[in-house]
Amino acid sequence: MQQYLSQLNDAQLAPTLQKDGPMIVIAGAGSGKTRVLTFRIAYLMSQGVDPFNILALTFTNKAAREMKGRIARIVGDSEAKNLWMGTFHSVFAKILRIEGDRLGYPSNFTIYDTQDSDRLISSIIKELGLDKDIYKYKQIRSRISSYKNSLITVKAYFNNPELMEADAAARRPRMGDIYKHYVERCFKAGAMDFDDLLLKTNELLTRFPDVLAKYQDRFRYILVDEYQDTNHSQYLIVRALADRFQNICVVGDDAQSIYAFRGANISNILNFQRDYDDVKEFRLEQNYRSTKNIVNAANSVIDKNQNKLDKIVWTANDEGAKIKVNRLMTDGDEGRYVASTIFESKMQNQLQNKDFAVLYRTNAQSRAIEDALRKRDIPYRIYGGLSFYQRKEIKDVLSYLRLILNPADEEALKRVINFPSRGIGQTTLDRLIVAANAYDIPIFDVIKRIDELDVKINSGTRNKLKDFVTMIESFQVMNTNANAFELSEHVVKVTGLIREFNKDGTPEGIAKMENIEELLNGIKDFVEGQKEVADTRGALAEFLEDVALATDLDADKGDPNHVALMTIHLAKGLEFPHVFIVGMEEDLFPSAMSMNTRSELEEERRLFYVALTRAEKQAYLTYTLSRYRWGKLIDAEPSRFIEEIDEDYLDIITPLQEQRFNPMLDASIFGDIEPNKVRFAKPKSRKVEKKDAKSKPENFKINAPKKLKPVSKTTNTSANLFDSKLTVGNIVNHQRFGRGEVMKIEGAGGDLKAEIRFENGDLKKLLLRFAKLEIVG
DNA sequence: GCTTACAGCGTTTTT
DNA sequence: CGCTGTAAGC
Repeated sequence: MQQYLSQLNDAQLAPTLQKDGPMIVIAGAGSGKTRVLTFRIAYLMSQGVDPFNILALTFTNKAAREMKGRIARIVGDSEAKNLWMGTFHSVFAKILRIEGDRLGYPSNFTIYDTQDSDRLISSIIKELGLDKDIYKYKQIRSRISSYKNSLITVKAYFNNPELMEADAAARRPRMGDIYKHYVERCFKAGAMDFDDLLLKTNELLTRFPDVLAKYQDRFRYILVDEYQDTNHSQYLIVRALADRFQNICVVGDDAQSIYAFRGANISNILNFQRDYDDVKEFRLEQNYRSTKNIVNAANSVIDKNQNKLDKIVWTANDEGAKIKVNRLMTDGDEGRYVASTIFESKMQNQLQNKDFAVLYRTNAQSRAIEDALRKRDIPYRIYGGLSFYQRKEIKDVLSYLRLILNPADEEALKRVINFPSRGIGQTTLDRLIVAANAYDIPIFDVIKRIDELDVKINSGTRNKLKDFVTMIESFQVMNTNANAFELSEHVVKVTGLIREFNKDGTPEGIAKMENIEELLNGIKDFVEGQKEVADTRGALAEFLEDVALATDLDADKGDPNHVALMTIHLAKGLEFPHVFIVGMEEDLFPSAMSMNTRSELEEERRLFYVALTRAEKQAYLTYTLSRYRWGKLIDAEPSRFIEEIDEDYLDIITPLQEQRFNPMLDASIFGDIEPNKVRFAKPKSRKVEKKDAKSKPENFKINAPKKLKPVSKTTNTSANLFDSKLTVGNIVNHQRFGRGEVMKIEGAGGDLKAEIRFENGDLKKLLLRFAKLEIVG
């Protein structure tokens, strides 16, 4: 242990060796807080603390895994295994599986994801006959979420006139009714949403003193990472559990609090001292990650915030290069700038792809970057966005699996009862829902008991319904002796999902097939990994839980040497030698939605602080003059955050657009700009009138190439210009569909698609990677 | 009850 | 632009 501790500096050593009592570590960016947490846990264990008695709550499962791995290297695998470590959601989901029956939940309850919640809420709005334009399901969901995170139950809601008035004032007087129905329906379905995992844990600990005592006794040492991002519900759980032994260690950085939008309460960290007696406070202020330039630049930005703890982050590292600031014409140029800079920097400085990250405010920005990197053959990976498990075909498979474990799961049932189609339509489903509500039983039970209940459904449909139930029940039988992989493979075949996606040669269908295959492989890996566990039947349940709480950061697939693309939120806690922060524009970053109040703007600023401090050696900031949003070109102006950086740390490059990124010379830009769209865009839809003068010469420029190259009628000419000999107008022969004419070509590289009108009239999109096409004319 | 066409809408950020 | 939900036609 001693040799490990010698790796720490004095500031890090102090909290590491602080064994008992409440303590807070204020850790600046890059100051080695993960290291402190890791060593502190190892130290506790070396002092005789049983790992079973240590609970460490992290922000992502990946962080937990990595930390566990590092601890294992110090104290050994078998000991580290026994630590309770994970996100709030995953740790308390496990506890709820054990104790949830006290609250009336089955141990195999489903975890509803956001999409499930949305669908249920939409369904309830419809059933209540409310206007969906006033009751927007997304807004409703976020209201419900914030109630739950503040521990406002349905009962509490109806006891609180202020809340009801607020909702009534927002023209949503039935908000409480929707909330009530939503909660009841989730409960009946044996389902918890993300917020329930915390809310129900609180309920459990409050209502059952013996359960509270049990877990207080178990978790004698509690550590919470990223404490600044805990919400009220999480805060209460920690307080309750730590109450007996008071061995609570929280680590965080108020300057990096970026999750207020999902209920995180920055005052949890600001007020920690008030919550416990004799709190020991530690500060980690030396940054080991970044150059002086980056640290100082970040400091100069965060200095503009009023609401913060005093803290001086400094570094002994080199001065380093200044932050490069670059202006580009469009988001397409921005992507190309990023790609070519990475390309050149790799050459000049002997760097690898994985030394680079591109960070952005919104997921939608990834596309332009992605296109540019692909054209340059630079391997990249997009983190976040639509995660693998949220894709339609994957959710379909998962829904069957969910239904096997928990037939009451209403959202899973609605999803697959008629997919692949088996003649059970909307009308039938609506009647089933009405009956399920009337009899207060799950839809699955309505179908099972359909002959004894009063439901208006004809006998043909009844049989189809019964067949469906019989099929699911046969899967349930199989689940008692087959492993999760065998079962899933069987389900995919028997339900006809494979056939459904395989029936045509469309690129979508093929991609879906591949995804399902990948899912099955994932399940197989999971089962293999569980071989040592005696009871493999549990594998399916565990797999589904992992999936429900997985973040996209988790999957480490493919070539690890890639450029990382992700939102700034997702980048928290990570570091890269070279970081591009793109889209540094007003209304985008800071977001237009976050400029109404000081606190919102301060959160955006903290987000920028997080982004900057991800960089070790070099940071790049880019902004554009115009950018595609909603398919239209919108004028943009530079973000105020650029000006907020002390200019001593900046290297402001105003690129010579005429030379390097002149649209007239760069043929590949045609497809991106779409001259017609710009010229005929409705004036009303343009962003105010500002800078109308500027946009005119732009129109000029992009009109010019149109004359030179009148071919560019297709939406993405770049693809066929560079990547394929197939062009629009070609007559091709497909072995299955016969002769057809190429109408359109889109995508690039492996995703290159052709839209082909076949002689039978069918218009199909085919992935050229797979389609066997013969050019005949 | 199913398939197709198109209207309308949206983008903050995520466990 | 791309997705979702609804309307129309079979």
